[in-house]
Amino acid sequence: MPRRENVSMSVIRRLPRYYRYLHRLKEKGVTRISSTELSAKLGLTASQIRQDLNCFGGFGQQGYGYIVSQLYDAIANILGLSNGYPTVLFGAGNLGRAIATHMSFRDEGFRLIGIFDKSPDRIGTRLASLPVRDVAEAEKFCRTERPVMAVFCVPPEAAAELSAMLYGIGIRNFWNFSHYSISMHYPDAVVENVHLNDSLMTLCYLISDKAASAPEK
Amino acid sequence: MPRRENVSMSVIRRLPRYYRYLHRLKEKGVTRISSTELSAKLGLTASQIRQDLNCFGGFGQQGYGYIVSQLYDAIANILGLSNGYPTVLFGAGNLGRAIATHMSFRDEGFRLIGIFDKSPDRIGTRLASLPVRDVAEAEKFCRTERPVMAVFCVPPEAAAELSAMLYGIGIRNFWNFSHYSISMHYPDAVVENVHLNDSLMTLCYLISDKAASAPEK
DNA sequence: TAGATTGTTAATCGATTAACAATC
DNA sequence: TAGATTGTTAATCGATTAACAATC
Repeated sequence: MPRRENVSMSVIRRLPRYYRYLHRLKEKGVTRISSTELSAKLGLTASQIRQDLNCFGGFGQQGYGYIVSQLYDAIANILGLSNGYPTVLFGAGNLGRAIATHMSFRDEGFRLIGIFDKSPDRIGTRLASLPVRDVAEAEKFCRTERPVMAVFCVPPEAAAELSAMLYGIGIRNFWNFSHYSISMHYPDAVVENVHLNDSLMTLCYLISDKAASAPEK
Repeated sequence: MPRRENVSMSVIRRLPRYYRYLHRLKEKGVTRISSTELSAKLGLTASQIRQDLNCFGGFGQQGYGYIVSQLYDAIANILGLSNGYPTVLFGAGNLGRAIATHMSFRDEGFRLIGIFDKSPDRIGTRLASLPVRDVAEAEKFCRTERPVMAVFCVPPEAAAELSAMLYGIGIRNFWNFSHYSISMHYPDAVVENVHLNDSLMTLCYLISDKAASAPEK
């Protein structure tokens, strides 16, 4: 994998889309695809796709295009999906349960090894083939099991406490569903935020705006 | 609300963050804030914040700053949060349940009026003070209740079917957690996608990339 | 009035698109 | 060889940052 110097977030966020689409193509038995075909299917420009891929190396063949399975594997490799980073999840409420069961962490580069909650009702139950543990045991567990990433499906106050503890024992990567701003407090942490409320408000804006700009009828 | 012509998505996606932070300030009893203070707290530049807000009008006062409650209300108004758009949700699995219970749709511009699932185990149960209905009744329900937005917490095949049906009866707005590409099939639909798998893969890239660029030790 | 901070214009930076030479 | 399509450079477009005049 040559090149790859400060690739922009815009490019990185498109990689999973390429990856998903190539997966479908593979399933359909398509072996070869050109940037033009890809662009039509994904609603991007061919130029952009070639530009994006060339951040990481030349995966195509002039006059021919890209070999689907080869490009698919290359992107999996770029994303690091075979790493299986050991992961702990905090919060076994509705969202935590959805994340734990819905996500096949394994296919996306992670391996769920521990789930924690503070509620006695939940502690001891099983979820995604794992026991839900008392969050009080989390520090001890993490010191021995050494997870690399933590998922936060907890309220902001809990996220504040937990990130302090986890940062303290060396965890630097977070998938954050809470509204606590981890990156603000730990600038060297790698944080991927998912703010569902923000997403919903954005949609509300778009709907309201459309209604405002198309007033008649 | 003056101005507002083709405001960019980058600006729109920052509005909920401003809104959330202003909410916290209000709670803390802060009445006044300058763009410089705001920028420090949010990790943006003061310039950007002023630029963003001025897409919608002049909410500040020279030499003074912004009145917290006034700006808060203005943003709520810009986002259209008081619209209470009637909304239906499809899929009462783990994710659907999380969305239905976790989200206070009301605070974010929507009003959940119907939940649908195809599984007999789930039909008839209650969720977020609503009965889970048979998806077979969805069309009839929507024809009479006229929801404005639909949430998809279903697999892609179901999303394909449902979007055809819903588009057919006039629904044009979607909060899409599935990997079915609504906008590709219905270009005039307003779609907010949430792709959790993509988010996770992006995080995997960032972790792998960090590891690669800081090799020693 | 003096100090502060906005609103807004101009400069910079980065990302996307277009074009085309290289080459399979 | 001719046709096709990449890799890559150059041109355009848009978003962010800087600067400063307006004004509270």
